[in-house]
Amino acid sequence: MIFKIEKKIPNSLGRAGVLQTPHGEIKTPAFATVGTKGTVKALTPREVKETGSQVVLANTYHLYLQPGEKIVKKAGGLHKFMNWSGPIITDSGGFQVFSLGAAYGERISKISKTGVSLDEEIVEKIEGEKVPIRSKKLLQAKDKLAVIDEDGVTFKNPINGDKHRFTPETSMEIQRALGTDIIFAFDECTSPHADIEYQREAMERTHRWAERCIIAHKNRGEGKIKRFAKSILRIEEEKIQEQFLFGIVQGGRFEELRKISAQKIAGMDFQGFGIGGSFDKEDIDKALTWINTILPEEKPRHLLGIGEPLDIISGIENGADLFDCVMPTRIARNGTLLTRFGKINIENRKFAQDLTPIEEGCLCYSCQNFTKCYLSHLFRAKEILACTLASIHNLYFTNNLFKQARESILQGTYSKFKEEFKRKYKK
RNA sequence: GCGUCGGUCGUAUAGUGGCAAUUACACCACGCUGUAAACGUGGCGCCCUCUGGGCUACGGGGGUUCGAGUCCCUCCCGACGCA
Repeated sequence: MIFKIEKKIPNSLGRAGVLQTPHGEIKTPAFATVGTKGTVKALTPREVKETGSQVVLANTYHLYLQPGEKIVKKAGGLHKFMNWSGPIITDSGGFQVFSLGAAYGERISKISKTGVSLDEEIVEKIEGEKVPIRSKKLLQAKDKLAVIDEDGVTFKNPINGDKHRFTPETSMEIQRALGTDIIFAFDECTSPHADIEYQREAMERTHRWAERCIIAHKNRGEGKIKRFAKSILRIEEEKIQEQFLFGIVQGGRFEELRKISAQKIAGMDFQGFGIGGSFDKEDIDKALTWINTILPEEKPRHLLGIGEPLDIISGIENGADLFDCVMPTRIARNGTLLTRFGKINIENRKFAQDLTPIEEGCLCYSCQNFTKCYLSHLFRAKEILACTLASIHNLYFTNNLFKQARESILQGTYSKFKEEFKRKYKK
């Protein structure tokens, strides 16, 4: 048993627990700080730790391209390579099927926007004209950097155009070489604009890939080491086996598909689950309800790529244990800071002479030692420290949000905590 | 004093008869949800009934022209050269 539930939120799917990994425990609900290329941008591991991060999420595809998993393995695995001694999760490369595929060259997010109909949103300007995405797809499909077939995905390296092939098996092999604690099955993250027929097709393919990931994961090391050698190397083998494989539920924004997918993935031999794909902004919590009433309660669930404060609050309530998101660190580097009253853009004129900390009462290093005025100056001067201090604050804020949520679950006061947060936090 | 070149949005630039006028930076605002991201988008003379219209503008003044940042005259300013 890798996951222990400590307490549940009454009348909901939410819970607080502890997830045991080979590199220590994760107190859930928890945020996995994103360090795609084996580094949380702008921060040293020590700083990451000081923001309260328990676990880091890196990316298989990026590390495979650069520096290559073989080098990471030679360096002693990703933990040693990046000097992060806590747990590490790797995404399988499945998100890049979307970001370099359907999303490439479009201005779309995996979250479709509230109050905007699908048709409206997908109409964008091309060469000064408004063209629906349908015709755009035809125009640009050949230029995408990810092309999917039944067996896997062919990627073009965005840096130099090199072609690379990912299959469920290669993703498993690379993640094994990276030596991370939790690995994800290779899946296809679909576009929120895909219709139900395509979502179904992609979902079914993802299910077939999930089966192949399980087989590849079980057979890891097979074929390379002969039977007699294996018995000699038994200890090594056992070490390798301490890597948890999570399957990913897909199905986009369609209830029918989400339920089918949850059922299907729940029935496979995974140690935990990822909830992936695209969502309607308004319906994330609904989708989680469809899924999490089906997924077995005793296994951990990771809501992939979600990290807006309000989404975290409802995600926790709806039974997600782990989250990860580039948002806190990305918007930090772009000058947006999280506060309990909402986001602020530190580059706005009004902060240039503001001698108060980012957030009164915040205990992060940045708030304890610097003013908005100084942060504003750093951003305007394009100083590298701007990214660091802003990232520290946003990560601290996010981790602290999880910490407070967890404590309130343990104390049985989650709904009060939620209401209070939602009352203050303005989008 | 003579000669040459030059004076265009905060700065630096493009523009040699149809121009509210290029580009960059700066400035202003917004966006970013399993990282193509220290990035991207929009705005940046004034006004309005704002998928459009009006006014004022390329050192000052005058002129040629249907039309001038662009051509001519003159003045002012700057750089360089010669006295």
